[in-house]
Amino acid sequence: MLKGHLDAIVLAALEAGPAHGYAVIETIRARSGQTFDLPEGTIYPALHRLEQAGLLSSSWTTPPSGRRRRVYSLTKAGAAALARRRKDWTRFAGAVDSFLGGRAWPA
Amino acid sequence: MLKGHLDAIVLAALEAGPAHGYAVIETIRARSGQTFDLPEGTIYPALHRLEQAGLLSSSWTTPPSGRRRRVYSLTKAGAAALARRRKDWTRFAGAVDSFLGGRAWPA
DNA sequence: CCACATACCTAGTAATGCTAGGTATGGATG
DNA sequence: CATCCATACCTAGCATTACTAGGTATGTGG
Repeated sequence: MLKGHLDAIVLAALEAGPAHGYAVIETIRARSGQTFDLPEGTIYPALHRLEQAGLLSSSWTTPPSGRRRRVYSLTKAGAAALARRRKDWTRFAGAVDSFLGGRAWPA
Repeated sequence: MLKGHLDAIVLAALEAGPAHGYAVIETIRARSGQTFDLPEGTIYPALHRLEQAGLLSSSWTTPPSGRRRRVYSLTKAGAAALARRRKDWTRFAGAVDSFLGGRAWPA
């Protein structure tokens, strides 16, 4: 359960460049070392939500050989939101660590 | 938003010894460096939930001079659950860090 | 040809933290 | 002594959110 952090992760997954939904799922699975194996019912609504919020923009691609795909890319607002989320995460994780500890690192 | 991690934090706050609800709120606020300033409507239901689940036990104290308080303490199952949550958190935080990064620490 | 991976979607569910209200007592302040 | 605030407890209902469970369709490999 990534309650509350899914959006940040999706944005981060699109930071390297545009990608379609299914690819986002695989990127997240790979980059997290199989920890986050998210079902489609989690990702697709999240992508729609983020586009609705103006943090992503999408366009359909229909290559001559291949299936139709909806490709998402970060908007300017999306990049800004990601930066904010990064700071939030650092603060949040630091605070949780003060309870669940074992994760001290140098200033 | 601590969605999904609140229980672990409450359990951790009671790790040092029994405490009543209001004290738990203050402990959490202090230990988190004011990051988690939780309303009572968050903590009390959480304490009830955890007691219901057998992870906490409670008893009323009515000192001669003072207000009635409900004191909670970790049960054995609660301590075990906390240990599990600790491992989960480490794994989870590590995975999120692989996206939101900037937090590398020595093995 | 048939199974499977790819690729998209949505309605409904369950969990959960929070808002907003309520009650009551003790200590401090004027 | 009256008033206010901090302490201390509680709950009903709300909003968000990730997930379950279904559905559709196409390309590829056996």
